[in-house]
Amino acid sequence: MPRIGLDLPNLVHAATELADTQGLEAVTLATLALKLNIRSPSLYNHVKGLPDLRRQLALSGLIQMSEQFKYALTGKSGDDAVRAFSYAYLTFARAHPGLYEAVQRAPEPDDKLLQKAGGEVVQMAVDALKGYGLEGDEAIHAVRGIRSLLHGFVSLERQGGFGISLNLDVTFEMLVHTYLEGLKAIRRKIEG
Amino acid sequence: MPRIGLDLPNLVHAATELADTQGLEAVTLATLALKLNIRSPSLYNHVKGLPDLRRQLALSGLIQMSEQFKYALTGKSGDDAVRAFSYAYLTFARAHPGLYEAVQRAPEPDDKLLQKAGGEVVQMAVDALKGYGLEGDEAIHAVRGIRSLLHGFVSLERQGGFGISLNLDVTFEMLVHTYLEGLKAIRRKIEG
DNA sequence: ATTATAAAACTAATGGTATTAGTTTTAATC
DNA sequence: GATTAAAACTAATACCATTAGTTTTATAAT
Repeated sequence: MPRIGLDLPNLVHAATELADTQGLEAVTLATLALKLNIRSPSLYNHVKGLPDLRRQLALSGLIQMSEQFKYALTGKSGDDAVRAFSYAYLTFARAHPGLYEAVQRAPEPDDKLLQKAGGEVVQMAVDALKGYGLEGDEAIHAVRGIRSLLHGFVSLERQGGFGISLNLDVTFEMLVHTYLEGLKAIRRKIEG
Repeated sequence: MPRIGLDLPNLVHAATELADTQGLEAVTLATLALKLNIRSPSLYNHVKGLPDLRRQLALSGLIQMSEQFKYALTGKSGDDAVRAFSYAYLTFARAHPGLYEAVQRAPEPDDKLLQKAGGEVVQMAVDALKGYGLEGDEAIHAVRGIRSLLHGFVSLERQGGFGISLNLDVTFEMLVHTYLEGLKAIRRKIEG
């Protein structure tokens, strides 16, 4: 019996385009309604409001990240796996700056769906560092570490935080390589 | 002949308190005017508008960072210097989350004052890595690296991106240590 | 084909925001 | 004590999210 008009996926898709081309700040109910040729109150038939729209963007971003990281990791192990994960991370953040930003600003601790989607992305990082000889707490610290440097680089690059003169891909390559060499060096020290 | 009322430093101080206690989003002309017991249009006697207020916050944050980093670095060199810089960075970000956020969102490429203040902070990172045997481009990449991991950690920690179970200070310590060990390991390889 | 239904669109209205224009107040100087 | 200019004010505008209530319309059942 229902009438079919817009659906949530289309709406999120349009919002994603806005976010990725003009920044997350540009995603308002007003601009989204304009893009979709409807009046902004009509959007409330699909989302609860602006915060809910932002949440949907974050969720969509996390799901896409999971898919792409899983694809990048298949068949890889050791250094190759970490490198593949790192480049997939960088590639996603560059291709979807608005979506990436939406993912960062979704810290609702009691949102189970969001927590689960985020957990799956983190699990990819854990998988990438598997077979590095890290156990227990050490593995958790190492995963936090790789996440920190990836997010930090991507975030500084996006906001133009680095000077322009020197190739950024080389910096990224060196950063990941240095961290991995550090992990290996520390393991050598411990194992004697 | 002028009449003396509010001045810019007081205004920025009040805005900083708002930002650090309630988040940068909470810094609006309305809330700031409320805190200062004036009407919001009166704020236009001191700042050009909300974007200008945010810029003043960013500028103030960068200046404070410079001062604190310089103090932390005096008399230190080698690993000690990098560690001191890193902890000063972490300490500032934890003490002034709103100000730190304001600094991140100030990417006006043609703002010379802001550029200069940011450049001074970056110079502190360069100084911290002095005497690490890095030359030319390699030094620039290494500085970008340490900035990435510091910002990434601080950013993820602030937004609750890490699970709660494991001590974050230990993660931070390990992250910096791993990166430094990586730099040393790579140098050993090159020098044979 | 007609009709009933319920989702999805709409209009109208409210309250909050930044911002501008123009006026009044007031502290410091002469 | 008069002058002055900054700093406060009020009033008004435009844009935003949001709510309430109404109308439209594609679907599903008759």
